[in-house]
Amino acid sequence: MGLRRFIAEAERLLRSAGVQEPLVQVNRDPGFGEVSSTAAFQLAKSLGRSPKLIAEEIAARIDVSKSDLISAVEAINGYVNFKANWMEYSRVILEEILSSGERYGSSGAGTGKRIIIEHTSVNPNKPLHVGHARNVCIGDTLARLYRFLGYDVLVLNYIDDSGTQMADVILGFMELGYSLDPPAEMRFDEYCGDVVYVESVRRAESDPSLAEKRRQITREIESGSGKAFELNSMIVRRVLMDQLKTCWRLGARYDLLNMESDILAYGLWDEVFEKLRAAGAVYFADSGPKAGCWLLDLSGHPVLSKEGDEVLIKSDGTTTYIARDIAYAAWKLGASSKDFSYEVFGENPDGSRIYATSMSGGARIPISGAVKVINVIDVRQRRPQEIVRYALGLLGLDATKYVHYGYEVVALSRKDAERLGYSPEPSQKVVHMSGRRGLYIKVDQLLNMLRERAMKEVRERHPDWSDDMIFETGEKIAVAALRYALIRQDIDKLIVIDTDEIMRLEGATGPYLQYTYARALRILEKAGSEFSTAPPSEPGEHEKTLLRKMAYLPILLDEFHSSMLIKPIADYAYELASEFNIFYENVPVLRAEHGERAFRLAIVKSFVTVFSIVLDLLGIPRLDFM
RNA sequence: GGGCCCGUAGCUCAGCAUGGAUAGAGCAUCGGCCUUCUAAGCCGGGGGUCGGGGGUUCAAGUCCCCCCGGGCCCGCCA
Repeated sequence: MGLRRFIAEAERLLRSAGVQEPLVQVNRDPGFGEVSSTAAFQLAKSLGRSPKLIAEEIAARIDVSKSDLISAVEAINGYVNFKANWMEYSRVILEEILSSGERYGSSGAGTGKRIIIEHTSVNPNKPLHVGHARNVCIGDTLARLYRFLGYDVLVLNYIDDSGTQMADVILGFMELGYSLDPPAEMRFDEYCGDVVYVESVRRAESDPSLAEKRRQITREIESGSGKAFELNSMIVRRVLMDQLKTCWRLGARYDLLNMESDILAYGLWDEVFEKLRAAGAVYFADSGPKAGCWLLDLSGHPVLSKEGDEVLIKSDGTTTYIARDIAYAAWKLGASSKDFSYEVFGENPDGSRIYATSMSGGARIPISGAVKVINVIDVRQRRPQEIVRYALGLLGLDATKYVHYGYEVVALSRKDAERLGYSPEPSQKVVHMSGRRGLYIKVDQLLNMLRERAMKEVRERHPDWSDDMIFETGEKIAVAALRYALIRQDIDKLIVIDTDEIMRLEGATGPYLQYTYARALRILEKAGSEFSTAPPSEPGEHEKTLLRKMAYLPILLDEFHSSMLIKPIADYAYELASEFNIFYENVPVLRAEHGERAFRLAIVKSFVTVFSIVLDLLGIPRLDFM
């Protein structure tokens, strides 16, 4: 391991010089060497002497003559800096990359362990909007990363097929005369969400008789039989299939679709409720405003206790959403004696099967032994998710395994909201999307806009390309642009979608990454097979910078393993691409002399290896030509 | 009222978890570079009280406290 070996060697040298805590860090500014130790600052305190002198003493005691990677140790201002023997270090870096190939950077830390990731979970009554896309892209990227680390990753998509939002759509079909066939050129999910749902909500707001009909429909859906139930099942299936098309377009894949109606029917809740009672975690309210309800006792929670206990069973005997979520969460942790049976729902683009819960299906997919259960849900659900987590603890389960991966929502810029026909208040800087009001930008709509824009660029550059090739390239550029835009932002920051900004194809964007990849391929394509990991002479600065960046991937993935943050991976992808472009512009490869040429070709080949891995982890489609 | 999150260049944001050497990108702007591996690129210029104030420390954008501004959450909805 290149960088890891370098760090280990620096630590070994420091220990040999009598430093017990080496405190080695990778330098941001390599002018101070590859790595540095701040041990002298720490020692200065206990020894009562100047860090500068201590560092000099440490450096003087280190003998680098036996080290093959480290060429010099220097003490500057209290730091002990380690410089690389680049003749050897560059060879080690390149050989590690080329011998590891597509596994480079994976520690295999997850081998034999299962992680459950649930994402998307969009109500099956409407098309996905850009806010949902953030969820999908975050969840899918997490799944890709954990899979790369060796985990057995199971991707779940929770389908709430029985709430009021479904009744709204059914009301439209049963009472407002909407045909089940969408107008030409309109997908079924768009028809349900853009037309039927919005209109139905609007009408029910002003017409109490419609609101009453909707309540009847809700009850009938939940009863498990009848016309509304049958209609609902069919609509859920059709909308879900369309939603999945959008998700697949974004590059996501799924293993299990868990239907809320089945979760209810399987009776997970009854078992969990008994356990909560046995644990003394719930109680029945005899009087007060919550009389007749069963409540979760939150008095032991440091923060939630201030807001009162949580209703789990309403006075009419039905469960609240949070009760069902607690039962479902317990199931994910493998704490339920019950398990679903599944039937094949469809197939992911990669050929793997997607299963859906089913009362009659024959497939059994046991959920057990997950070391972590990740739930990608926006920050507005932070409180309810914390309640779920707390309840898991009360059930005696290991709640630390249950992770609410919260992310901030996506909102519209004033300009885009106005384009959609909304008039923002003067004080409104951003406008939140709303499915009920039809105020949103659909994922497919945005991807289509991006594709048109990209196709125009492709056509200008490649007038000889076929229409199919232009279309396919445009599509991949569109996906790259959107995925990267949604992932490079930190999860706790609101994204204000500005379609003009997102249409940009230059700078720190997905298309920039794709372009860099295609450029690198051209060099390899024109080269022969001769390459050498041994530099003929001390590598130049541009070569070193690129090598350093490539050497960092294993450390980066270790950091992901503990931080779970995907943004640093997105940043790394841009930095790596940027370093390659600088190398590309400044360092000739094909035109170089024999030894240089072979060494630089090894660098380019290694870059393509590393960059392919990173693009795949982010779900950025690779393009051989652009 | 209680809780959580955000505040760094004109704009969008990194850096904060594990404090370390002159605070980094992208966009925008100004100026360069295509007979040479794809210019969706590269090079350079200008642009900063890191929201404000205290504190801890050899060292604070990073840790602690207070304040200010903005967002979100607190339903017998989901």
